[in-house]
Amino acid sequence: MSIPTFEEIIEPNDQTEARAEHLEKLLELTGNVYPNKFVRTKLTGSDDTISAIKSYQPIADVEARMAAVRAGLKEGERPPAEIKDAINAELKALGNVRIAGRLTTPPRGNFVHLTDGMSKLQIYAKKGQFTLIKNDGKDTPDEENAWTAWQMIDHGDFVGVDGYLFVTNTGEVSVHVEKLQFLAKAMLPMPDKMHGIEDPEIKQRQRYVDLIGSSLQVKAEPPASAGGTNAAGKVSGDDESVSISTSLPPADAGGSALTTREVFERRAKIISSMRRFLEDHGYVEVETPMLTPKATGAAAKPFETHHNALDIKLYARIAPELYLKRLVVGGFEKVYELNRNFRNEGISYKHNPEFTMLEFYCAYMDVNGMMDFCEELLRQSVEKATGGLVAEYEGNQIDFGRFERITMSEAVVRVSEPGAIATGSLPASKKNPVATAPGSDLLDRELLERFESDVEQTLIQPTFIIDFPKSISPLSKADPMNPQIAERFELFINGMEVANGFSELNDPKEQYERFVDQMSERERGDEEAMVLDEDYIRALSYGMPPAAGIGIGIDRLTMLLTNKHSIRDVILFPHTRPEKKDGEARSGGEGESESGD
RNA sequence: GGUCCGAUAGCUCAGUCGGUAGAGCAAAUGGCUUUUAACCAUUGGGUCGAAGGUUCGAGUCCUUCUCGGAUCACCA
Repeated sequence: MSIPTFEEIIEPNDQTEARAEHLEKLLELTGNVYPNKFVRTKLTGSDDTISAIKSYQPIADVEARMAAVRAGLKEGERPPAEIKDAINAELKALGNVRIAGRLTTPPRGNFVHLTDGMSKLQIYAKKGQFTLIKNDGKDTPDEENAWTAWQMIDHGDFVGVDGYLFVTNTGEVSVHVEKLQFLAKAMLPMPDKMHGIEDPEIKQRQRYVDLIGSSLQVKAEPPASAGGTNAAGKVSGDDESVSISTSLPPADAGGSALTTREVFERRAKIISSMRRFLEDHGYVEVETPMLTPKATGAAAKPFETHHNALDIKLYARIAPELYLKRLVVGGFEKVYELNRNFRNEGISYKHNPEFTMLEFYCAYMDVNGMMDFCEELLRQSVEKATGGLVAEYEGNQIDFGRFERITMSEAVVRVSEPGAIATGSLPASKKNPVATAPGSDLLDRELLERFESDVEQTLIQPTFIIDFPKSISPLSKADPMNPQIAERFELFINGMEVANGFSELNDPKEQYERFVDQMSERERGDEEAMVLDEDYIRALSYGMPPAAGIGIGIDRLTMLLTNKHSIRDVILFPHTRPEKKDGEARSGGEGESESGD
């Protein structure tokens, strides 16, 4: 395979040629368009990102005052000069700012906006009133060529400016440029400023362009008051104990869809809020192997690989479950891992080959305690991420303030025609005392199938399905009142399984027998039946306290909280087929087809 | 893997009954220079996903293929 040329990679066109010409000219003027650093000021007391400056209180105040002044003006009328002059004097007294960012607008004219990826700040350059800072290592100022250089700016370039703050006739606080420095050139054209990138393939393969498009996109600024995302980053941990009431508007109510950037900001908030919550409750974060000699702890097909030095087969883990419980054996009473799992199965709107799962265990707790804790965890996380407890998802209002708990058999009966199911064929439960409990695998599987085909998609509001058949729950403890029922739940929201938890089986002998059953299922052709893990049996034999555990699908939860229909919209770089040019053969997999499996 | 939908300028999209390839944004040139999706004028930009077929003539109709999306089956 030949190495592609630079030109083959960037695919020149009239637009890249124009940029290349500008680059050449700028190299003459500045010596270099890729300097090593740019020091921003400390106006706001922290690193002066554009977001930090935009939310800096004195500046926000000025914009509010100008908005009030302009509200009293007629269409097209300019604000009185004396008010503007007074405000501008105040702004100038704050001192010069040094900011850096990417041009969000084409450069024609004196005004452009710079973005730090989140917020925008306008800069204003007037011929003869600023100098060009050469990137010669000495930051030599050049007055003569400053305007020429300004005209070489392209949409998407990174520049740094030094200047004073002022307010325009339209009330926008802007930076009057006094020094201009080029920080990086954009050789490729920017995405459409109104639409961003919409082609799902480019969005996913080239997430960087999608994110650029998202930051360039013109979007109504949230009201300057509180309520919007707190870009200042001054999360004070304490004021959050004043609980946000459920009377807040539902997340994103009536608002436009989140930009790509906002989706991933929100994902980060979900994850960090969960970490904080668990740590506040005494949980310890651990990391267990991603490459494992046995793929077990869940029912799924693994990815296989090979370790050369050891000459052994390894599997990308399908779940950290058995490792985490080994740690409970070892004395970690509360332990969690928030990381990736890998399953070599289909891809769909809710399945990606690698997905993020939060898994945690708590000693001395049972399945009911775990459901309570899970509710609390989700509630606080939803509030932190969206500002409310009600998330709008594809037209449904999902209320995280209320979780229902119903048994699997009850759920099946509910959606079935009266009399269609003889209650005797369903496992009994506390809530279903009339049912007898045959508990044979066949009936259990039938129940599960009916549940999956008829019930799952009807579970829109958060619902814990409880009382799973034991035969399909090889790692769960049985209900002490009913040996055919496992103390296990799955949480469903909008028809998707979001969490799965149970009272952990800690009797080594029984666990061994359950594995043996699974192995015989495997021999009968069930590829996903669980694999016996001898070392895990040995670990349990040292004694594991009673414990409950849970796995929460972070990607799916993020879908729900960002109103995204596809899991690929909440994963930065989801799996895609290898990129392929027209006419090329499918990249050489012939020799290693999967026909063997 | 099955079914359905899609691929046209750098981006977002029109393209009627088969008859010269279009718009907005982006780009270039000039003007303007406190604009708010800046504006005005001019210009350049296309292997219409690929290959084949029907036809005097194909972006448009047919076949095959590639890629993508939705959906069903499997799966969290």
